[in-house]
Amino acid sequence: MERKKTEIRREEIKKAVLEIIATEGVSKLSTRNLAKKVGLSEGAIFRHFQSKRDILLGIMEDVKIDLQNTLREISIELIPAEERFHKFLCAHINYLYKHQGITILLFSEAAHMNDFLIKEQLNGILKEQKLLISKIIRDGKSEGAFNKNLDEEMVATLYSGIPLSFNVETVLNKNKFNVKKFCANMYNLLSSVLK
Amino acid sequence: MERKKTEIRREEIKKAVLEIIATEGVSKLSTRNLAKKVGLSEGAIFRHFQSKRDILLGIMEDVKIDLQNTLREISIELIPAEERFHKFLCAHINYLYKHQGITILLFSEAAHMNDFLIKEQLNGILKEQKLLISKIIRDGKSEGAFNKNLDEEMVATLYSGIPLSFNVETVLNKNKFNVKKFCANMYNLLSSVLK
DNA sequence: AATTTTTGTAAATATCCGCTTACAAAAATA
DNA sequence: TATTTTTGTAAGCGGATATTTACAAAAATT
Repeated sequence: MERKKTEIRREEIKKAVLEIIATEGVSKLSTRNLAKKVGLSEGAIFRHFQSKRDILLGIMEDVKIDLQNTLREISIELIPAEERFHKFLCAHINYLYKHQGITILLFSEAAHMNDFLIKEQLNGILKEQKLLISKIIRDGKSEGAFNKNLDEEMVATLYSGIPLSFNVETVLNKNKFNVKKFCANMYNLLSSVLK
Repeated sequence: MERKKTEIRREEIKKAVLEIIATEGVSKLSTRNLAKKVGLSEGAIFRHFQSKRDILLGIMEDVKIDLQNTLREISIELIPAEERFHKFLCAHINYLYKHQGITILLFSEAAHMNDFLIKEQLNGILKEQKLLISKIIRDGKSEGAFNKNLDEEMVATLYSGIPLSFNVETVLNKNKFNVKKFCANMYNLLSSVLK
């Protein structure tokens, strides 16, 4: 029997979680089915994670490291605010597209398990995204590129709906979505809000 | 023991579902807890609905009748497209605020049970909302109030994110949300997209 | 008043869930 | 090579779930 180190198995398990959600739906995300997907016994899953909840938290940590770092970096790049906004949006959408299942997992499980830490984590992620967008808007204002009367908070709220409806559409329509087009079109629309 | 007609019990049960979700979370939505909330035995629940899934479908039917009819009517009112857009948005947000738990239920359960009919119903609801918005945009264009170059489909997608992020915020922050302000501010923002 | 239908209960059902335990063997370390 | 640590399995645990069954009594109908 082939054996692998914990760190590798942990990655395999987290990957399998997203795969199951994207292809079979959240209801099939049991430790039994997860074990089958990874090719291990159920007990082995609990060798690498203390609990199912811990797997979820691990995935949230990944989002924090991968997506949030990317977005944070974009938000302080030395390019015009307009360009930054565009890049930010595309990076965001791209990540969600590549990691299908992650939004459903986060929201569905955050709603399902009535778990304080998980809700807090999700809330933290969303709040930071809104803060970063607000910052870009503020920069755009002082650059003279954006309308000075804009309510940054509101723009950020409007923005935050985009990834959500993007996800709903991809899930419900299993769309062969043209991600680039979606992102470009949405940016065009938004740029008229900003100016 | 007081006895009531099926139609009344059905309403009580559906109401209890939303109450549980809004106050205790989706995880507490078991037939046991539901029966307790209504003040019946578990068996009685199944006297009035064939299955738990059927309760969900019943609630979706209510949304179709209450929310969708309201929105449909607003979309054809004989007032300027701008006003219609505003009214549409506010009615939409208001309904979701008054029926807290409904969005979580619809999305969370649609994601959870990988159920074709439920997904189709939800998809139908969202698609119609987008169609109605598209129609209002088109009317606004021919009235000369909206920018003729607008991509109606994209505006509708952008729009559809608003109720979603509204819900996420109310759920995650248990906000003492000022619904009217939210709606007015969001409309102001959007009207700059439209013109 | 007698009968049928509807609405209720209590208890049991099979199934699935996350997780633990007892044990084996591979891999790393000494 | 001998020992310890890590990674695996098989089986089973208690508990929760949606749903069913057998039966009682209220309400409606005759």
